[in-house]
Amino acid sequence: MVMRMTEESAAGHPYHHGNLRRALLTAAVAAIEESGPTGLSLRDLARRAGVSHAAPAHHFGDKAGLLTALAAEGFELLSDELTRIRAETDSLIEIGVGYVRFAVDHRAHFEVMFRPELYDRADPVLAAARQRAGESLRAGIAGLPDAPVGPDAERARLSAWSIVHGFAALWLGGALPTDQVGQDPEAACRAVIGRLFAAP
Amino acid sequence: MVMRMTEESAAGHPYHHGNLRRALLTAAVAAIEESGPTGLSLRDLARRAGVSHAAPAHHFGDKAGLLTALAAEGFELLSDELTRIRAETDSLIEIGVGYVRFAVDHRAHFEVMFRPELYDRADPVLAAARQRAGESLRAGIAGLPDAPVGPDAERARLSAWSIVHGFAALWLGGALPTDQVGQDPEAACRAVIGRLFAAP
DNA sequence: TGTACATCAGTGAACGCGCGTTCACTGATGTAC
DNA sequence: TGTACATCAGTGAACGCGCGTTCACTGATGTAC
Repeated sequence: MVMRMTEESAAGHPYHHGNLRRALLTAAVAAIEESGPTGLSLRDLARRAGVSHAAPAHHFGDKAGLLTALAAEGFELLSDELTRIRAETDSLIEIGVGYVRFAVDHRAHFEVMFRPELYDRADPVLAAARQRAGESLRAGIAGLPDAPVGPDAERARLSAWSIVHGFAALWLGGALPTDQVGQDPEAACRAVIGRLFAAP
Repeated sequence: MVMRMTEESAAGHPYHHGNLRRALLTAAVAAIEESGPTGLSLRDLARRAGVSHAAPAHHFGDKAGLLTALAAEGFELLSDELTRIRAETDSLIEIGVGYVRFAVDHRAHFEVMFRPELYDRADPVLAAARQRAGESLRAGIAGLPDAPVGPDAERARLSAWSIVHGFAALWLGGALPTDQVGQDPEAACRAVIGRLFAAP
């Protein structure tokens, strides 16, 4: 049984992490779920990933860089999810429910995505992801059988976005008393947004 | 011209501030509008109010204490505003517009109010203010001529709350592109929420 | 197959900073007599 | 009207802490020949 000390140190982990960038983003998600995005520190992420505190700077430069990458990833994930749902159904309600489910399941990403003061809005990767998510949302509504057209289309899109975003924000903020709305965000959301979307 | 040095020091300000509690809350609003609620530091507020850095502890204990007071004040302000509007009109749209206008005009309060992890949710003054605001919102909807009754009433209330809260959050977060929605949150909001509230 | 070298990824010590909190204190105010 | 005293509001020095950032460095990898 030969230990190759050039590849793995006595401490039990390799000198090169392998995928430190990914590990730092994952650690950031965990940290944000615990303490919110603004409490985040690069030193804490380094600790969670088991590397020295100066290592994160190699991959992200600074804290804003890391949060920019996280936001971009969030917009990508949301875009994928909306597109996936749209391929399976024509129901606007299901798209809305998917939006809320994304917010609850990816709380850390969601919180960062909508606090642009935390990251670099001009970053090209982020901007592209953001735009793609916007188009997924737009396409989800526009392609429906009874979708409105003309100036109404834009208003309908903003109404739909507002109601699902608002429900998600209130849910995440704990503003909705559980004795009224239950424990299941998906079921509660379905009842609430149905009122808007069911209208002709 | 007699200077009474016992009341006013040579530095030009009295030893006792007079209304430091109020001044610190006002300074907090300014600081939050600049850098968000989590960047807030008691030392910075003391600097803005022109007192020593240890003074804030006298009035609020710690940072959470100050934010609790600010959130409570915000719920009071919102409650007053909703009640005022309700007394003037039967229009649900105007109540919704008032909610959004409150969020934009009192951005700092609004941001803190819906981040309960920043303050002490159990504080009795805060809890009372919060409940009062909830009742104002409920009363605003329940009293309308065409208000739904029964289980629909609760769903209608959550729908209305979600859409105005979502619109406000998206607006404050800069998520709504200005070329689509203009510069005036009130006008944009009126168009967007009209779609929901106009439904019978 | 082996050697030399460039490049990349992560280290660890050092620095300066702003923060929250504590604490003995002093200035100012209000009240009892 | 004046004096004594309790109470309150704010001071300023001190402390320890975690942070971001810098920088010369070393371990590991990949490539050219």
